[in-house]
Amino acid sequence: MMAMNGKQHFTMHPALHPSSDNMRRVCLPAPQLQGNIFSGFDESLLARAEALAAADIAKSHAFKTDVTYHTMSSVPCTSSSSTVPISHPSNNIPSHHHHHHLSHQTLEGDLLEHLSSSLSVSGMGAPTDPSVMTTQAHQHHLQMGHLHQAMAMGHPHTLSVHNGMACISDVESDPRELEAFAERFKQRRIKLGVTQADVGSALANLKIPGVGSLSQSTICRFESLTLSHNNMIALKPVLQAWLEEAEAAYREKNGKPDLFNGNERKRKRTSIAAPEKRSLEAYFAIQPRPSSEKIAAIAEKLDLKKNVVRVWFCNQRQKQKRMKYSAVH
DNA sequence: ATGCATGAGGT
DNA sequence: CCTCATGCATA
Repeated sequence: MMAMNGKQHFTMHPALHPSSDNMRRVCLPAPQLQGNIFSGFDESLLARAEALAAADIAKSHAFKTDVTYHTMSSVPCTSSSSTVPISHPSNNIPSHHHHHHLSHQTLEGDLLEHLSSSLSVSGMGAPTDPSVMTTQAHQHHLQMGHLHQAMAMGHPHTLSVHNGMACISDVESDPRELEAFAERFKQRRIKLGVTQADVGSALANLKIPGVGSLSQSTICRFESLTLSHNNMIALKPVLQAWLEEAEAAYREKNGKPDLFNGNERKRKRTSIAAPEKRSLEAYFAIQPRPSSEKIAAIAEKLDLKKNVVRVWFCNQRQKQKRMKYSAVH
């Protein structure tokens, strides 16, 4: 039945995200870059981005893939009630002919303008480095989902007593601890013969106030540390609780938790073609938070819906903040 | 394992 | 419109 191992044989490991810069907004004042070379740096970046964008667009504009169907097609028959390893045999890429088109000029102008203004505004003292821009230290409210209350109650805390440090508000488990736990968790989970999806749904059986079930995605991300630091910290106690119960039950030879429902929903996922994606990445490197207008311009250039582009930037920003590469250890 | 999306809560 | 936590669909 549902006894898949959480470890798949897939050799997934793409080159990881494009712009892998670190963000350590936790405590330490990061070593800033020099303002001398940055102007040249910006220019090359810009040039590269636009070159990339231009090339990519030119290449892909012919068949323009706006696969943005947001439709919900109800599945007639109750789809797989158990975990079926569905395989997608063919996902073809449309043939591409190259085709030159005229490009709009506004975008380049805007980007240039942006850069210039950055320079003027920051003067020479505050280099606006495109890759390491940490200007958002005003996010103090942890607006966690339904989990915060549950853990706010009675939890021990792994606190670290480091007086002298100028850490803002890190009171609980440090990255190392989380990393260790995540790994332990995964290993023991596998030993129990439970999948990530199983854990997710079993969570609801714990009946912890404010804690419901989670998806396989989230469990997976927890194990791979691809969640935000806060998210990791919020989830840890819950998963720890589950692990303990599960192991206790295991010893007693109890069956695994129940509850499995058949879903019937199909929502299509937009797929942004590689060339467009590369363009977006190039733009992102220059301006991670484009204005509405710029987003619109980019969307038009790439022939994507504005919303798709906006969401893409949002997701990209979120990625940048994920644990794995941002921890200061 | 990850890409694109939704929704809640804040500006 | 953003950030964040999360999830469905899919590679």
